[in-house]
Amino acid sequence: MKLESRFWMTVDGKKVFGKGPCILLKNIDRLGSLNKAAREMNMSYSKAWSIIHGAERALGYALVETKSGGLDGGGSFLTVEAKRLVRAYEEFSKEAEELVNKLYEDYFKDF
Amino acid sequence: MKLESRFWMTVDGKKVFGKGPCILLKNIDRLGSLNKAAREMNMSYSKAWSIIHGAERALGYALVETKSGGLDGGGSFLTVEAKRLVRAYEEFSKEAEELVNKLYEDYFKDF
DNA sequence: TTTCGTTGTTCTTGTGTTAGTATAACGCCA
DNA sequence: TGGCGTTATACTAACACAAGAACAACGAAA
Repeated sequence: MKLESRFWMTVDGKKVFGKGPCILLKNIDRLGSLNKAAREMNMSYSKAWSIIHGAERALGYALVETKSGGLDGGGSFLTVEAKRLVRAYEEFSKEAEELVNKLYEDYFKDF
Repeated sequence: MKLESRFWMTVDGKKVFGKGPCILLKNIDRLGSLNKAAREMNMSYSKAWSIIHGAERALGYALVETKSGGLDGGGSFLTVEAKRLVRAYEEFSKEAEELVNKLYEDYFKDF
């Protein structure tokens, strides 16, 4: 029996940012392309696109800069705000998970 | 911008118990009836039933005792194991939420 | 000017989940 | 015995969500 946890940010009840968008952003950063990131994650392009732009609308600022055209077709790149957000969320959720897992051990050690 | 968190227990990846089943069990305990609890939560009886029995199957022990027939039609009542589980989960998740919210303030105070 | 792989956008299709319905069994009481 | 409000279970309809297709725009290079 194992604990799993999830953390996400909301603005008046609406989901704004969480694990899924965070992973997607990291993959976009690594691959330089929303298309490639979506394919690697077995996610449709349109789904990936709507995740990113839904988060942008909710947050009120851009997470990716895009470029279309050119030899390589273009690509997507994280804004500095997105990089900061990803870093903060990752560090936070890592530590939160550890904390919560310790607490779980305390409360459920004799279950 | 507010943090929301969710915690649930799993057995080899499968969800076993979490917030939803916990609330449902509390309502069953309070109302003495799965039917009444489901109606109060705007949930179909069949959905409520499958939540409870799915959790029982995954956990390997009974969470509710049921009685059908009689003047009042019967009802559902929590087993001692269910009461213990609900209490542990509630205390755990309350403290976990507080901890995680404090941590969130630290990491996101200047966002 | 053509080719290419992106982004951006809309629409249709399929799938999985949930609600809702139907039906039987139960047991106390009038 | 008949009525009632439960539990228990199966089946069907409706809805939400995701996949995927389709198509235009873009811009660098051949």
